[in-house]
Amino acid sequence: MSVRVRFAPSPTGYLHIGGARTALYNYIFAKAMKGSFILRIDDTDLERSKKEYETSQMNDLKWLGILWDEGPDKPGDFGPYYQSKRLNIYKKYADQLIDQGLAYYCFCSEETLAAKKEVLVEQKLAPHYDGTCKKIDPQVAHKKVEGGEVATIRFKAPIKAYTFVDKVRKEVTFPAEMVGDFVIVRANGFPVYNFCSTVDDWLMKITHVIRAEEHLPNTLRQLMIYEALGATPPEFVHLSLLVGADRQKLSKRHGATSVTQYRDDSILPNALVNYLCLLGWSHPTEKSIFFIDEIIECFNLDRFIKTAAFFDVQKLQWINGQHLRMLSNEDLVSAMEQIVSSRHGADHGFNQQNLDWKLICVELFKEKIESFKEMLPMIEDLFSQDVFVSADLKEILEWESTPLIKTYITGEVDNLVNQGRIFANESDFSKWSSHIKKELKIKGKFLFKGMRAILTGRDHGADLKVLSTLTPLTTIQGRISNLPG
RNA sequence: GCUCCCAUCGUCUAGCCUGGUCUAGGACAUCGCCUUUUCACGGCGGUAACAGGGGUUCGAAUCCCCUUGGGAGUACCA
Repeated sequence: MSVRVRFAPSPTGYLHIGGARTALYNYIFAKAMKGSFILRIDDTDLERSKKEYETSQMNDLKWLGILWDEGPDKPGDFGPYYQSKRLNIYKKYADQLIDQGLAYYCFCSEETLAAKKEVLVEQKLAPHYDGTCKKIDPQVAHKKVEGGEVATIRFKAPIKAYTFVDKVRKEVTFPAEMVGDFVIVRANGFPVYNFCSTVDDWLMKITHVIRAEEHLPNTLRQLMIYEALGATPPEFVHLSLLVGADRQKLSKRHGATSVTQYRDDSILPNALVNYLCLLGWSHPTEKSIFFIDEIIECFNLDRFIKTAAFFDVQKLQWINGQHLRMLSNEDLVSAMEQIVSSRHGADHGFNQQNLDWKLICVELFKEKIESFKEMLPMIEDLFSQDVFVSADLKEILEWESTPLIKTYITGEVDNLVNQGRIFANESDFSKWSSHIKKELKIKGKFLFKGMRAILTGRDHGADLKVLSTLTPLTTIQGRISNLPG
């Protein structure tokens, strides 16, 4: 039997990094087993589901390279892939369970239920439904419903213990009477997660349910439903949780938790995938930088660990830096063109230069950064006449030698500008430094730091020789005039 | 409260199933050095962990029990 797995997000928010990780492992497992990865939209929560979120989640999955074989926009043999379009299916099986005496209509109002629960909680008893409506004759109940009375459908939870084998946690046993009769169809006719998800997983022939650990307790209810349906449950793989700094389940209050935010922050999809793979799962050879295809080749369900993992942005950044350095300069140029344009418009100085200039520029800066975003200020700086008077810069400017360099460079730069030159080239730079060395007798740090201070108005930065040839001469003139003293 | 799950450096983890090779390995972060006449990258090195207590055993990070701590669930959310 070929492997079929699914990712079933509910469109009630943007794609969460925890969700992305779950989707990723499902995808990788499907590919590793040459099976199918199915995307199903679990949109049975009418109030909270939004089309906007659905679209956004699908886009983020695609951006990460997590592509589905069957899904809302990719018909397969088991559609439709929206739960909201499968209502008749759930109705059929709910009715079947009622006919078989495995479920019953419940006419209790939410207020009644809340009151009953309160009493039980006060008595420190498990707040299970008391079974009032279970006693109603099915014929009578049926008539009431036909007569228009509002009812939910409750599942008769068998009183016995359930044991199943989780791929990560091994054998897990839920004792008898852990849950009471639970609702499977709401009063508004919409089914509840545990019911429709089980029906769908069964009908869609899902072989492995890979999901977050928070669903572990749900497995009990689902096991009961599989049993009632006469279906064989799939294999379960409960992934450890992603937690924040306080070790609690990662949520919005922990800061950036949606894929979209990292995407906007110019994190590379390959880097995010790489990092996500390493949270709760480890590479057989402890490799830490890789691409998704390499994981598909060596993926193994046995390498999950049970402990919750903290999402460490610092490590993500480092991984991003590693992936960034594997990019070609051409890739970097087009990425930076986009970023610069979206920030400053297409006519920014960077975008006006030729390709050679741009290639040299990204080559110069790429070693210094971990994400595209960090290159933006460096590029902006190239065209900025502002100077940064740090304590170090101040000291450099106070050296006896520096004013000599300033006078000389000023003359040289003015000269080139008068000749109509836009940039200096490397031989200009060589000429300047050898002049300062030989004629002005300035050497060592006085030479290089002094030149940097005058040419850039900064005490540190990228390789000066290259940097000088990338900076417009007029910018250099501006900086010199902005220098104090 | 009840049920379930979890417990190795600050963080992510290897090792655990199939006890000895673990004076516990790697990576991020951090610190130091080298490289770079700056910064970064890179290289080298340092600091840093088996939650506690009982067993079992010749021997336990590894197996068992208890304690403690943490987490999740306990919905007509998913």
